[in-house]
Amino acid sequence: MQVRRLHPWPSSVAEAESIQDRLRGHVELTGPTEFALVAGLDVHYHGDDAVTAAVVVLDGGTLAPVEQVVAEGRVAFPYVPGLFAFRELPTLIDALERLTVTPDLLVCDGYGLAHPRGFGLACHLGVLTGLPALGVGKTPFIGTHEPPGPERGAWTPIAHEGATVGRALRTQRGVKPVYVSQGHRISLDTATGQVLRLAARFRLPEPIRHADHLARHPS
DNA sequence: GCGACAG
DNA sequence: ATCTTGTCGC
Repeated sequence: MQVRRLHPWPSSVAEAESIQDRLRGHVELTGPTEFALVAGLDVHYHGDDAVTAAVVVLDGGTLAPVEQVVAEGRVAFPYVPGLFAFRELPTLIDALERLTVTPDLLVCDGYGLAHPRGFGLACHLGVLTGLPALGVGKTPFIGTHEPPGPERGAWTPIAHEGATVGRALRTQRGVKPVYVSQGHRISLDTATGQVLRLAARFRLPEPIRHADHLARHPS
């Protein structure tokens, strides 16, 4: 599939932040509610600055694997909270461009709207591809929230500066919640429903687990 | 003001 | 992210 280059690569924190501030205006918060093909994305770090990006496409109904690709690259930016996306974006884009099918939903490892400037990795990937995208975080980042109830499916809103930017979602009984936020072309209800459905067996959604495994053990 | 801060 | 043992639960 094709990915759009909507901006030059930033060479400073200020440039990176201004790119986020500009692209934020392109995010759409409504979209489809069903997805024929869902893709999970993840990056594995090794050595000083080497990264392996993996994208795994699953059948949206059966969750059977349809296609998987990996790309090797280098960390493209220093780690700065809020600018995390710039580290792995180039390698993730390389991997996406090797896909022979176009997914209908990107399930990203990180945040979307629940981000200091409202433009996390999931928003960035969504806008560059034009595809619906959502973010799944494993630890709280911004905003405040109450712990959700212990049962699978329980959730509480994540509030930040007077707005709801995501949800803490319990995907398995008695297991730490995950943090769901919108990336692009998806509602918060749909994002929550998809993550819950894709995480029927484990804490993390199946596409992210597959991508994580592939990035660690490239075939 | 200072520290903490997705992966 | 990654460096790492043992322990608990399914």
